[in-house]
Amino acid sequence: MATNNIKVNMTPSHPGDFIRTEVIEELGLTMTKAAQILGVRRATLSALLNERSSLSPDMALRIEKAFDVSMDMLLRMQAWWDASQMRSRASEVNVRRYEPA
Amino acid sequence: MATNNIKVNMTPSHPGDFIRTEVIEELGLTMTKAAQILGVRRATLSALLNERSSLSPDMALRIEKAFDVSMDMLLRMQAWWDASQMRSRASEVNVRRYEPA
DNA sequence: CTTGATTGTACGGTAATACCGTTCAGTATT
DNA sequence: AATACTGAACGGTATTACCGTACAATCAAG
Repeated sequence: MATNNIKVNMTPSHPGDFIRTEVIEELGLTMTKAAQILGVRRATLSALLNERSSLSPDMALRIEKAFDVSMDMLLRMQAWWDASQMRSRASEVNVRRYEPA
Repeated sequence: MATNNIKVNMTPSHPGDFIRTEVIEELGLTMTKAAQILGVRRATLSALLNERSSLSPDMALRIEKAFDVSMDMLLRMQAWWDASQMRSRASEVNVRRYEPA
């Protein structure tokens, strides 16, 4: 029997979570060192890891260059997160389905 | 023999291209009408279709609601485009690969 | 206990960007 | 000729990812 492959209401995790646990912690780096390596301010990286900012294309490229993590994958994660966040506010956007006459 | 499945240097198209040709033109809509349906300014939609702006999560949701096109797919297209654009300016970002000592 | 490293977060400022409303100049199409 | 459509400009607003700096809290090692 195959493993359960049903996906219902899956909620993505913020890219910052992934970067913290699967990249920085996995390499045994402190946030301070990681920020130095990436060439950004410590506060900037902190905001990302604590989900107070989005993963920018610039930051994604830095992470790819420094830690060999696919920029495309990281940006897809961000896109998925954006979509999920948008869906939770979908009712605020008032657009009716178009039906050809 | 299978079809050629090799991907080398694939360059994504801007989401605006897709939306224009595969959504709006396919439905036989004018840009003016599409903008009305989406509830945005005509100039805003024009900028998107002519690649002078990015596809925002808000706009992606509007297109999904109006035209039943997956918001997630549209945002993945934008993410792919962003990555491609970033790669073409990769030399401007100065980050060295990290190697554990 | 004291020192040093690490972290979260705040302040003000800058640049980019996706919007808005409006307007004008082209280019169809009827 | 009249009408519809489009591209693009103008100025303005709000958001956001950065910067430099600073301060307080935590925690581990001497």
